[in-house]
Amino acid sequence: MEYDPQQIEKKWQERWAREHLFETEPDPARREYYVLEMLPYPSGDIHMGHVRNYSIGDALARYVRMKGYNVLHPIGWDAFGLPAENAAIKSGRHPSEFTFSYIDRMRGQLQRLGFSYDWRREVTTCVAEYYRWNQWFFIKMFEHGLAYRKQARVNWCTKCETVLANEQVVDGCCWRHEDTPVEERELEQWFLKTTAYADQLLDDMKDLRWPERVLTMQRNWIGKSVGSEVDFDVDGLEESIRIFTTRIDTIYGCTALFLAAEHPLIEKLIAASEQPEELAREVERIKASSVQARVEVNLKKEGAPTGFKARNPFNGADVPIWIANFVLMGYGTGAVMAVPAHDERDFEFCSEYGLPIRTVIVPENTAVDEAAASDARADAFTEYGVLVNSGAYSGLRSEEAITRMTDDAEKRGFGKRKVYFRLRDWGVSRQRYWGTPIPMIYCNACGIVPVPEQDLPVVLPRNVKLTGEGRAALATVPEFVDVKCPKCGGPARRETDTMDTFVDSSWYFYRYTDPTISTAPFDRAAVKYWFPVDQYIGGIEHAILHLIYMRFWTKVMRDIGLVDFAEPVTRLFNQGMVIKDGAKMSKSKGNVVDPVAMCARYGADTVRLYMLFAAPPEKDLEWSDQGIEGAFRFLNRVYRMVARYADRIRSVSTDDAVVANAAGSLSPEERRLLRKAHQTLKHVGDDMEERWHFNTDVALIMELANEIGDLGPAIESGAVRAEVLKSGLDMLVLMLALFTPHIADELWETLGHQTSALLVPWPAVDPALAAEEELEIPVQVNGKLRARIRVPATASDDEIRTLALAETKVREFTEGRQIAKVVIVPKKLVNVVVK
RNA sequence: GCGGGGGUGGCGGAACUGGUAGACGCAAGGGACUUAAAAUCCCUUUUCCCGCAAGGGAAGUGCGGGUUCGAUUCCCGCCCUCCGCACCA
Repeated sequence: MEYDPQQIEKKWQERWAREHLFETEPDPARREYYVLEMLPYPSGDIHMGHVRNYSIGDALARYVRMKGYNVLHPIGWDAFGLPAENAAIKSGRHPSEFTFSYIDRMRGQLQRLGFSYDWRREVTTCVAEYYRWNQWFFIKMFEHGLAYRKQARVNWCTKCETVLANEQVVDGCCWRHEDTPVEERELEQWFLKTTAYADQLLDDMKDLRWPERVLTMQRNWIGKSVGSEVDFDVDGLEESIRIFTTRIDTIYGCTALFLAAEHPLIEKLIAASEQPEELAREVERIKASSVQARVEVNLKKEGAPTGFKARNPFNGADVPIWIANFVLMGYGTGAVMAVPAHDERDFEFCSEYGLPIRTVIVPENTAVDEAAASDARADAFTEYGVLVNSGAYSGLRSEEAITRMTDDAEKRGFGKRKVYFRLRDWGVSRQRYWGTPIPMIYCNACGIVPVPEQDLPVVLPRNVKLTGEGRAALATVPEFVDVKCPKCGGPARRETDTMDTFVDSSWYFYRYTDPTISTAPFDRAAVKYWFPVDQYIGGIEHAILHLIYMRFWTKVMRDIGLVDFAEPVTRLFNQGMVIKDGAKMSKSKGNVVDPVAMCARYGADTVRLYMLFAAPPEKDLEWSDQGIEGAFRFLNRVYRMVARYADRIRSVSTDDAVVANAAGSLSPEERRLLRKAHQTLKHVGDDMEERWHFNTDVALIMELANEIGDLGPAIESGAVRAEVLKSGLDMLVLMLALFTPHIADELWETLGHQTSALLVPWPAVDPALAAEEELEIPVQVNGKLRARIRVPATASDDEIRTLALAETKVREFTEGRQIAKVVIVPKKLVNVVVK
């Protein structure tokens, strides 16, 4: 009988569906486990990256299911977004046509791969039943002051023709168009107040069992910096300049103040200046370069003196006020004190423009006299040290000085503690069509008015001419735009921007718990049962986009009383990319391997097995045509092996094997088989719990299959009885069921069982059967392997020592030399140390 | 510059808390079966050296040191590489 994956996979997929095998409901009597994989964007076809992601998730879902958990394992569609809209603009068809036909196609492909999803729970983000809750959340946030509108300088992608969030700008370019530099535009936009949660987003990371690099990236992105603000009075004007510094301990070394070109005081300085034209010209020149360009490390530092001075409140020194191109209005106060001796940027700038340099920090253990004379320096000393030339603070260490000086500044009223974050509020307005309409109305009389809850959803109008140019497409639809104000009934206009699609994915996984509920975004009792997500699996590319928004969303939901936890996802796993010829698979590189074609050739089980076997799951996986052939050959071998013995074991009960064992009647070959089976079971089970080295699990299952194969003669001769063979094959098949579910169910049936392997409890390891009876112990002389001895597992260290020293090979190397000591690692190794 | 991964045969990769380096798979070579091929099965395969052979010896996990009876694993100093962040005051 030939292994025919097409026929087998069709048969079992139909049966699984008929028996509703993957459908789950909350059951308070059972432990729950929520396995979540990042939902796909319906782009047309699934790719190998999806297969890898979902094969990992499915193996876990099946394992926890066999371990007895009630498992939620859903999938859905991140269905709003630009690609569908762009395709629509090109073809003149509606984005929903593309989206829904792609969803149908991709659903079929995922089903072809046999993933154990509860398809009744499918969520599609572009349907009104879903996005109405985006709108509902938006209004809730508006009511809580967490959604607000402001004029802001925002990132604009000329290809997307829309605004981008800061998180969507990568190296100064659009995240979807890596060759398109982001422009800056002043626009009125909606923002969500992610900054209100900056501290929580940071602090709550300590409870997350997430990959360190993701946490690091998020930490960097949030960018907390603790420091002080200090006011410098401006000489001759009734103004002061507030600077932010993390190094107030260096303030006696301040020899200038630097202002950003956009600093609000600059207008006044120009007005009061003796040379207003010249100053204005300098300011304009710096403003002309974008913030993006000014953030470049290699940017040459430039600036100009304003002609004004400011007074250092600590020592009363007057320092010149300059404008400097590297100072950003968007961070801190837009003004910094220049301490060239202890800051590299200030050093570079002050050296360029001949501003004085004054040393006020020296490394600990430096003689103070020496320090006093060392104002001429080759570079900045930026580390903490001991203060010198700092009045009453001289002699203090930096840490202590920071505390004391900030306290004093507070007492004296010219400064205070201050924390700044790099994190900005999330700009969610998008000037595009294919997204959730923002449910806001502008009334000339009442101002901004949210759409009343009973009027939700604000349905995305279907008949819109899409050009992809200029402003929001919805603005061209009068029936949509013109409304009556919900408050006063007067004429009003709707908001025509739509929401960033990352809003959709910020809470979709809550909706899976009850995807059809129409009275709330989700059913609270169901969420209480299933949440938090036990394991989330997806690509690293969302480390600071989706994965930070999603955490923010949950915290907001907690604060408005929807959930009672702060973090939605306990464990996160990032799988590596699938690459070919050293590069990520992409149409433009022409190195795409189509999973559907691979399924047609080898079957889903082979594709999935290969995805798990070819590399550890967190590393990149290089596609190999020969590699997948190997996976296919292995499944063929297993299939033939089970088929060969099927007749003689089908009706045998494995209970007999247990009985035989208890009676101590196992033959050496039987012991060998059962030992290998139980050892493999132990390793695979342990590994599924934590380590997730699926590649080694598969390797061990292959070893077990090889072992059973090698026992062929013993099986034929009866030295391995049918019931023992069956016990081993049962375990082999149950382990395979995690990775290759179709062939496993087929073989499970062949072995005489009635149900799907998925419904079988994960077998228990019998430590007695897994234990070795005889150990092979390597014997080293001075750390070099010289012999191996075989000893009973029960042998004592003394017996092992005696045997080791008696070994001919060992004596050859110890003869005539003094044995200094004999190291014995119990059950592992002997090392004879000779002089 | 800062932070986080990596560097092991011809290739993908094993080696869990220091204890037989190279599991498993691929590729390659040889053999069996076959009229032949495919498929399948068996054997060999880190490098170098001695030996007709059985067998034996030496070196070996990016490089240089160190700790240890023993280091792919721990420590110090380098090199290379991938990823993230970066004039954030």
